[in-house]
Amino acid sequence: MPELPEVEITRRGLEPHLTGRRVAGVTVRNPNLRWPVAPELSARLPGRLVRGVSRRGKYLLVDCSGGWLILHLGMSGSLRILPAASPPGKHDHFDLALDDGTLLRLRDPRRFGAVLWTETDALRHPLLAGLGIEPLSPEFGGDWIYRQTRARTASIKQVLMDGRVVAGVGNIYANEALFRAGIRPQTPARRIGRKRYGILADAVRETLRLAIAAGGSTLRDFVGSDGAPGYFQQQYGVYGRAGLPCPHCGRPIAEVRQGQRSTCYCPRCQT
DNA sequence: CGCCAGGCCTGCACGC
DNA sequence: TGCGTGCAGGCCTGGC
Repeated sequence: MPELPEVEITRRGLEPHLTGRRVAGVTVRNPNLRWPVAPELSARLPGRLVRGVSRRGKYLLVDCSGGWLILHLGMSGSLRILPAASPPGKHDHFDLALDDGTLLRLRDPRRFGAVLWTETDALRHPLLAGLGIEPLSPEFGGDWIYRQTRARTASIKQVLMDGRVVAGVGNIYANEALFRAGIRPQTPARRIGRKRYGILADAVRETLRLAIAAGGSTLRDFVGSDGAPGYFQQQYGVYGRAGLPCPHCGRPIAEVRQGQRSTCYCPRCQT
């Protein structure tokens, strides 16, 4: 579930609880996530000062003074701050105990998420090194996407979802941004010009900004670090709305598949 | 029961 | 031959 807005909501919620604290302990209840949780975590983390929490794409980076805890929420993960000794549920696979007695807890029913540890620069980790531009950074704009897409035969939606090009945009927000921009998702990326890419870049930024402001999207299991759901799904224009009227023109929203993912769009407003 | 779901790495096939 | 590119499979559980 979690795309960039949900990860950013999580980051903002965690930061004040983690920054300046020391790690008191680590509990791994089920190490079988996307990659096995490294056993050395339990030895390497306790005692470290948490300096801050940042985000790269959909990855959360916890700066642990000489090492980085890299967290990914996969499809169904969520992170919460809880009181000491909170009883774990069935899918609560990982806890970080802090020196004030609180817990950072990962819940992830599908276990597509990840808990990684590195003692070199987190941004050089193999999983992060190849990530594309941050869509909320000042460098991201129409010109940038235009230059990136000249040799791409893939559709614009698949390019938006390609983390090596743009980091953090997943299926929901790719659908929504293309609707906002009035661009048909199947359009070959190389056939879109500079001007339309300017509109698309603005649409991506605005879609992400609005989603963050709404606390992200809660479709089934996402909650923020305080347990609160997001409400952006109430503002969806097309995602999950196949057959329902387009909010602009009233015509039915269409659904197709692209790269084994569902694409929703308005055949009239998106050309 | 089958199918679907917010991610994304890996391996393979293809064309230049 | 090598590289960029583009597919499909796989990892899991839960809900309809």
